[in-house]
Amino acid sequence: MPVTQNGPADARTRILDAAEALFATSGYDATSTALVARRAEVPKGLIFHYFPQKIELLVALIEERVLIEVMPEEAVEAVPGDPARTLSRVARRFPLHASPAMRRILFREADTHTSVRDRLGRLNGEVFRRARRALELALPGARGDAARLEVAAGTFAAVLLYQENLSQLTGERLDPDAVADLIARALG
Amino acid sequence: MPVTQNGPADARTRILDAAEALFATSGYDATSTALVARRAEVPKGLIFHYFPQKIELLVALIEERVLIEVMPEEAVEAVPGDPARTLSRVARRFPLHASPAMRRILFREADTHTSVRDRLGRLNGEVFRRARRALELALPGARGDAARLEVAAGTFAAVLLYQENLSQLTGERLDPDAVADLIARALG
Amino acid sequence: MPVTQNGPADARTRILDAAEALFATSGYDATSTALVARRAEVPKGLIFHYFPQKIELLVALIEERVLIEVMPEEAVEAVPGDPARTLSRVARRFPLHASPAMRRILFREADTHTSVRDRLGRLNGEVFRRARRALELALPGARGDAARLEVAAGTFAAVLLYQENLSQLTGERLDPDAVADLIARALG
Amino acid sequence: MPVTQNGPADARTRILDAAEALFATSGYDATSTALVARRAEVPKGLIFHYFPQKIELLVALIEERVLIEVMPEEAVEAVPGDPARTLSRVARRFPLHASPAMRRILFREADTHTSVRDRLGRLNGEVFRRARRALELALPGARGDAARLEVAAGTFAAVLLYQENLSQLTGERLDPDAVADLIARALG
DNA sequence: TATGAATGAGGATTCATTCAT
DNA sequence: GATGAATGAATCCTCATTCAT
Repeated sequence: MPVTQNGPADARTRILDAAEALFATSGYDATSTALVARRAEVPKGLIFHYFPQKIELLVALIEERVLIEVMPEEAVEAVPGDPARTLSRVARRFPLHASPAMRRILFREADTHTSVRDRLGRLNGEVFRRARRALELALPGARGDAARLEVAAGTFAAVLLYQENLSQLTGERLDPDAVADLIARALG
Repeated sequence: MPVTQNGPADARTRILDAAEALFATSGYDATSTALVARRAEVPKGLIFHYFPQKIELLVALIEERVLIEVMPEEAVEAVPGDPARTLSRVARRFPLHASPAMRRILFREADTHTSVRDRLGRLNGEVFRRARRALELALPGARGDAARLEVAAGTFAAVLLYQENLSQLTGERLDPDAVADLIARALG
Repeated sequence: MPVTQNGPADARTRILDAAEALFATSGYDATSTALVARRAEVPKGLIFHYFPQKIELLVALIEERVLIEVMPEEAVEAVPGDPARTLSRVARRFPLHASPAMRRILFREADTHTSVRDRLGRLNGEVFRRARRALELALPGARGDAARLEVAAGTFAAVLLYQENLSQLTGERLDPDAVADLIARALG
Repeated sequence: MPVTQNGPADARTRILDAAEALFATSGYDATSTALVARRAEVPKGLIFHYFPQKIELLVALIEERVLIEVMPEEAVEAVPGDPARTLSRVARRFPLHASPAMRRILFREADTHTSVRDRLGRLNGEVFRRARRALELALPGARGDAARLEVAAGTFAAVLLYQENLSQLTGERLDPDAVADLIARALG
């Protein structure tokens, strides 16, 4: 993993940039390494210098460009007594740091590549965990039993995770804040 | 379009069966027509007799094996005053008739193939429409303004649509009835 | 060779019509029997009923639709003392009866199919023989020795045979009457 | 465009050599790229490294191996007062530099491939132009009006262009010098 | 005669990968 | 590191031909 940062962008970076764009548009299988090379403006052979197998391109992208922030349990913040604003905060601090292209890759290739699915699973787990923890902090005591809170966290996580896919399907957006508000009412 | 249903399934059906299974497992791009032929136990050439282009296999699968029931507005039923049971009904009458394999294909290939995305979009639209209409019927009058109802319907549709994908990621199930109950509380 | 002439055009005729048009446009090799069938509006199998091998389509076309009139030596007419009008007559009574499409096929496929080349060779021979005989009749006696007459006949035959190909290349026409006049002057 | 001329001929040259021989014998359509590879003793894939589409093999052959010398108007030479020897010279300085195999390809594929037809048309134009110019120089002044000269040039060009095709048909040769002599008499 | 499903060899082309330089 | 020619298996697809009905 050389981290030299010379010139306008070193070859390895250009290769990953190209792969990211192409995998996002056409999918991993439908993208040839030759096309990646052309787009990256590097000779075909060089790709295999950095990534001896094509699949390593995908793995490297996922590992280096899909960052999932793991927040320790105790760092999760909440607005006590206000589950709506609490969930809104969770939405705003979404633990996924990735370009729109990488998000598409993440969701698309998760279906067939285990390493990608693991990443996406971890993301989902993190979102779910944060939502639940935040709700526990916002609503201490008896109000809302544990099971309902679990369902609320799961629902919110599902919406956060898939809202982008949804809006690609229909064009309509599902506003996370509005969903936060809805769920808060259910727990209130 | 032969519809004969003789003996051990005619060739065209066997081809579609094979394609369905393989596309679901490995994805459309990663599945070769030769493999489909082998699995269907037909000669390679016959595939192109029925489906002159590989993509037509996918299109035929989607068109013939992903049925989306369109329910007329007036046929949507509700349990007046009980949004929870109303949404549960919506969940139970999910308008998608498709095998688990076809569901995977539907979600996976939607990302790159327009015709598939259209189908999935239509499904989402139908679920959303039903949920909203059912809620309107369950909660007539002033209770719950229109905007909130819209959000509720959208959230429920998102959960129904993506619960399968979610449970593949984490193993945990998000029970639609529990989500129905949650949303009902928010509107109650 | 069934000669039944029922309906608007029997199947065999329609097949040959289609083959003629397609072979002329794209060449024999580049034309599939399936395309011939589609254009003839007959089922694929029927072609092989009439023409068990694809090549027989070409052979039948040449045999049935490229008619070369063989004129007996004594029937060749001339305008005594006027070789120009004599050659013009030869040009007008060109012994090839074939559609423009068939002419293209004749010239194109002669290069690779012996039976077609034979036909074209026979045509050339006939034209040459007629030109020579006509010139002999037009110029009896000593004027113009035999060798020169031979060359004149050959030149005229070449022009008649290839004028179509020439005009396809450049758009310009080489008027046979003018060439007849030219050659007549040489012999005069 | 590697021009290295090392050892036993580089791969690209061997591929073109093989294609030339095979296209000439069987025609472009009837020659498979696999056969070209076998004859060139290169792996199948290498053909597509140099010529991404099969048609580019034909185009490259025409462009690189069919050279048509364009002679400037003022360079055309004539023997003043002797059109026969003048035309003989034109025949001897035929502007086509190509192997017999390439000549066959040129004539055969002109019928279906525009780029080839263009080349052949250019050749014909050049021959015609030279013949006309040479005759103008050989016969200055009033003798022979322009129209007749045009016909003479056209006739001579036709004979030069198609004499090879003719002799393949009948075995008999049409001697260009004899035709030159004939035409000269017509103009004399 | 007519029909179109069936067959499998062969076609052009793509592709990940290797390797000598 | 860099380069692009080389490799050959695999891919999608075409095709002449057969054959049961």
